[in-house]
Amino acid sequence: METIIDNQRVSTQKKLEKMFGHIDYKNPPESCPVRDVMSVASDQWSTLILLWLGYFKVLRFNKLQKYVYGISNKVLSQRLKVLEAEGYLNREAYPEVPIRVEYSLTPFGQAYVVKLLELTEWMQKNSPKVLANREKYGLQ
Amino acid sequence: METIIDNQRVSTQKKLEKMFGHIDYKNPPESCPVRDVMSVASDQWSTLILLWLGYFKVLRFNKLQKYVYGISNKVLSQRLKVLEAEGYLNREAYPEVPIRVEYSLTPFGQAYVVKLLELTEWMQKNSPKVLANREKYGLQ
DNA sequence: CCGCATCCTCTCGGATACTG
DNA sequence: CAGTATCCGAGAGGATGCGG
Repeated sequence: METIIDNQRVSTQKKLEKMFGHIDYKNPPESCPVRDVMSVASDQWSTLILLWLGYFKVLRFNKLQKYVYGISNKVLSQRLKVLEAEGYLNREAYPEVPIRVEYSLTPFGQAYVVKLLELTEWMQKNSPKVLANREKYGLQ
Repeated sequence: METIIDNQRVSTQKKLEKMFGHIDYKNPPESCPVRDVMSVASDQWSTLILLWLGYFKVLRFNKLQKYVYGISNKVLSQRLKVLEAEGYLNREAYPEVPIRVEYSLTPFGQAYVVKLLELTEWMQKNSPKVLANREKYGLQ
């Protein structure tokens, strides 16, 4: 048990080393891969879109907008375009009248959702702790 | 091999079921736990602060601002306040002259960084794929 | 039905100056 | 050193109307 925790601690440190060890704050890299590629992960809307697509496999524009409630059609189409361009999802348009467009995850997107979900699940499990702390601090 | 992938697929679906299965988009919950608690995860600055603290264990305000390069002192202090209030980090002030303040992760914050790092690492590993896709789409 | 274009608001966050 | 206070600009994003 001790060794497992210890191993985890060590491997975590190694990952951090690999990620940050080479960065010199006096000469910050103008483009940071972590910040760049994590931009999708750091976007609430993109996260929700991907998770809902993971759940339903296939969704049309209007359905998606209903499930990701609160998102405007403008923002939804923006996010979909980026997510498609970065390889997370497929866009399939059927030239019917009226037109039908279906969105679904690519294998890459599915793999990402698996990873994302581990974090989200952990968050959900620990959310009571966060909420309790917030109250103790009188935050809201 | 097939069964491992299959098991993973099934467990992913179960997680999604648990997370979204109860949501009716006609009566969207006014407060969504996923969106609420994920707000820290969806913030680029908070993510970087936590990762750097994971790397260095203890950092003072000015050092932190240097490593999380580009962040203003205003935003840094805002984020630190929230992260402290939600239980991710400790703030220790030493009444010297000039004052010294040290920030470090709580055990909870450490556990979170372990999870966060798995995602970040995956992202970093797969960033070439994302970048390649972007180019193919002529995005930047 | 699927979006794009427009307008317009409003918040976030950067810059700077200042205090315990 | 560790922030707070204030001002201000850019840009994200909501609402709406229209077109393919």
